[in-house]
Amino acid sequence: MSDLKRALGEAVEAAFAGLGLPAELGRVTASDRPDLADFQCNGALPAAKRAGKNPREIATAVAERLKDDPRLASVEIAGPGFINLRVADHTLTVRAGVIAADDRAGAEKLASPRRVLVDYGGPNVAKPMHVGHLRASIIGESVKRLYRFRGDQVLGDAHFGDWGYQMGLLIGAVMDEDAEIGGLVERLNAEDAPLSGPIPEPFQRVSLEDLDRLYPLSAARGKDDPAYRDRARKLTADLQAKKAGCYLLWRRFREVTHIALERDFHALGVDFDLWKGESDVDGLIAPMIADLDAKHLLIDDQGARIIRVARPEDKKELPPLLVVSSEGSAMYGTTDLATILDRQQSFDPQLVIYCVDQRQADHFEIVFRAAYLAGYAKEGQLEHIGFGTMNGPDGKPFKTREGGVLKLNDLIEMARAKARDRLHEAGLGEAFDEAEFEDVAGKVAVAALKFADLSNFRGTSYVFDLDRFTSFEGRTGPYLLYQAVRVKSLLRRATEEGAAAGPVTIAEPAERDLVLTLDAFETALAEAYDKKAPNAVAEHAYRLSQAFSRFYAACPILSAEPAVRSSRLTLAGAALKQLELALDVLGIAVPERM
RNA sequence: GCGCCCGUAGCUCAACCGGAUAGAGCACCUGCCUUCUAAGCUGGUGGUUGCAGGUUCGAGUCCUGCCGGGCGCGCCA
Repeated sequence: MSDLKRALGEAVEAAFAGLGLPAELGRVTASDRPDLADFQCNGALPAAKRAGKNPREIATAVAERLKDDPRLASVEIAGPGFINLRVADHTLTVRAGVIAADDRAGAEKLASPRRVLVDYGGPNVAKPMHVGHLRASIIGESVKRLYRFRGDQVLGDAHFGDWGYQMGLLIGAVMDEDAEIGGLVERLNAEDAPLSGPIPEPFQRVSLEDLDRLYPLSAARGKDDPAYRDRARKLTADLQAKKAGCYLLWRRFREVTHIALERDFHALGVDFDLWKGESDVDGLIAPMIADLDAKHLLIDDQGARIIRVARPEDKKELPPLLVVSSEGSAMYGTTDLATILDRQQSFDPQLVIYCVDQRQADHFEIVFRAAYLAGYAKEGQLEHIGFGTMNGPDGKPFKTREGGVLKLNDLIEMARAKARDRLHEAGLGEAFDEAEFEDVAGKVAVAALKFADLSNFRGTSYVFDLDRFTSFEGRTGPYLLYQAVRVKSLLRRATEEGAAAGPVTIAEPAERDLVLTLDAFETALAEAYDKKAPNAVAEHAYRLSQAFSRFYAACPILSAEPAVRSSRLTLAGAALKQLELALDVLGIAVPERM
């Protein structure tokens, strides 16, 4: 059984078609006027426009064909020609039963699943993640889960930044600081030592803190000290040539970075299927350049080799893709292009979604066009979904009080601390042992951060306000957790009292609204999927919580007579299941109690 | 200079191909706990959707111009 919107839509479409009108005009949507109807169809208006007829006449003719549908309690014409549908209670009863019995709580599966790769997160070796990575991680994770939940075969790839100039800078900086490491790098480089063995002990002294400290210093020096910069470039080239000293030290960089990244991502409930990085496509670059050359796409320009991607219809002049720099090195567009090739060869995705800051829109347009020209992907298979920035109270990209970049780990810790305070304020979790309390605080913190982010459309920027996000009142992550936990508590009590769920009967308006809201899950998922916009799911989760909360306030459950109690327990169970599924799509985990 | 995005209630944000009375939350006012977690629920105040035109039976939504803000525009990623 499909959702009511679609089922009724098919009936109305048939009615339109029966009148010789285009079926697609029969599209049904949730009513804008719940006081008048449950669902509505506006198709009579455009139909009348095309046919030069009175819309109310057409609406009446459509209504005539629908009036005997047993699923409908009423069909009415209103205003200029809106067709208002009210669903029979019996239909809602049946639909509620189906949702309650369904593991997916009423969500459909895609008729034709695709292979989809989501590229998100974008962490860099040796550069700690900061708030800028927060949105990429949160949105990308949700898009990945959404696509997977609807039935696509999905891989999430972190696409590590681990093969560029910053690696050479750091190798040099570490060598300068620690003479023993410096000597060892040079000796190993000369020795042609094995690359895959254990990392030499002196290299293991290098910590993430060292890299954090050295990176900004060396990056700054590289800018105005040509000799220093040239040496870093040389070391980058040595690394890319896999000289053992550089390579083994680089492996240590990757190792310490990876540990920290996994900690941060884990704390956020973000998981990758692939931890591929720029270095993984290194071997593909030379043959790719040969291939591009053979296809006559490369043009020599100012000492560099480029691919021109501008099109006559472009409104603005798009720069070319820089494939080989004038110094002979690969640029980030080069590795991005090679990555497209790599993915085509390994997974052959039908769609690749790049979840990266909106500011990179031009870059991706250029890379995508180059990939299409080279035949590494089909037009439209590559899609960049950009997002806005997370801003501070001043409306500018978020900074710490000192004006620096806030590390992601520190941000998560701030949110946790705030969550602990809120729990204490409310006198919650006092009976919990330390481990459970921390678990709940962590989940509240993540729910606060993620819901605040995902409830906005990804394309717009938003203002970061931790006090507001962690509030337990209103439209927040913690509110949603609270609602879910409240149902869990209720169901536990029901079990203790031996009360079982049973067939649904709809009597109260709050019950009716709850079932209609449950039915809207599929619509929300489909919209989020099509627009790559998780905020539609966030919106649904919030509406569902509200609908449940109204139901909970208006309809006593455990104290009701047995048949009513059974029905309401079924509704409560269905609401919980759907809420948890929706939150899971958002990447938000629910504790057992709080 | 060229291009992209944004401008909606005091604040933070929604708005399903162009449809009815532009919705939530916060804040403010108002009720509801001897009853399932009141972190909740009920009712209310609050709008010239930046401005000016245009298309349309109908515009927050589409088109043009302007004002204001953000971002991008070849060897960093």
